[in-house]
Amino acid sequence: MSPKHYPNLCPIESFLGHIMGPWTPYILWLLSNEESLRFGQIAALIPDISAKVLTDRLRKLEASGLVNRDYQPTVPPTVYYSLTERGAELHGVLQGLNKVAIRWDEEDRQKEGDAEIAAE
Amino acid sequence: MSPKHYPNLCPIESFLGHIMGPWTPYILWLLSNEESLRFGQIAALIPDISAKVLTDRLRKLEASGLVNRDYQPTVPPTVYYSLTERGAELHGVLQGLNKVAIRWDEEDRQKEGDAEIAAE
DNA sequence: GCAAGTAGTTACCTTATGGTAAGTATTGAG
DNA sequence: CTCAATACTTACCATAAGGTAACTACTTGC
Repeated sequence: MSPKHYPNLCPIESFLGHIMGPWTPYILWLLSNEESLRFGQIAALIPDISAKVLTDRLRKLEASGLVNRDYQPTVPPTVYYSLTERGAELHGVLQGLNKVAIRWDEEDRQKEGDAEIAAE
Repeated sequence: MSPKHYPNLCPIESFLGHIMGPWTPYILWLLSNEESLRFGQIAALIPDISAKVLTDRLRKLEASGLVNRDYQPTVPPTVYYSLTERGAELHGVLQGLNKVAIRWDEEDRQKEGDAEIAAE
């Protein structure tokens, strides 16, 4: 997934490069439902993520221009993350993905249900 | 990206799990523009991909139910790949991504152009 | 008997990624 | 003088992913 090997043949692909990777879409989803979230709040909402990976994801999203980082030098410091305008634009696209993903999930569950009934 | 660590909190994320990874969106894009393509044809359209990775991607797409594999035991054998119905449904979603990706690209190029002019 | 042509497979190596655990900075409270 | 709280860093390790190159199978044509 290094930039070197990641081909630019396809705009979709370079685009997905910014939002894919474990946890990233979920982070965007959480941020799209709140004005802003602090580092610790995001960490609490994603129990299995480590501070290292969460930091990495937020830095990459910031570098991609999708997320704002607002550092307040209080003691202890607080850092607020929020979506940029571009990040907010993603919401529509993500909802499209969500719709398809959920529909397919339901179809699959339906089929599993049918299979179980047939097996009885 | 192992299934163990890849969280299921987010439908979008499990959905993206099927289509992300280097080359995968581009393969889907190519297939969505043709009735079917042989292995060698896809390889020729993506010069930098290795046979190993292409095989891997096609197998995973097949396992996800997005791509059909049609093996013809001719000599030498020919294998036709095409989108399944579900794979074809992706086309709309991919176009949505494509639209945003291209728009942002253009906006960025515009900004770069402005910066160059300002620097003169 | 040997090369050609298709669609892979296999072995091996290198790099990238993610996980865990511990450490850092700051300062007010006890 | 030490702890607590927040938001990270850093060091180290294990696994996964990708790259390259060589090899396979099968039959036709020379």
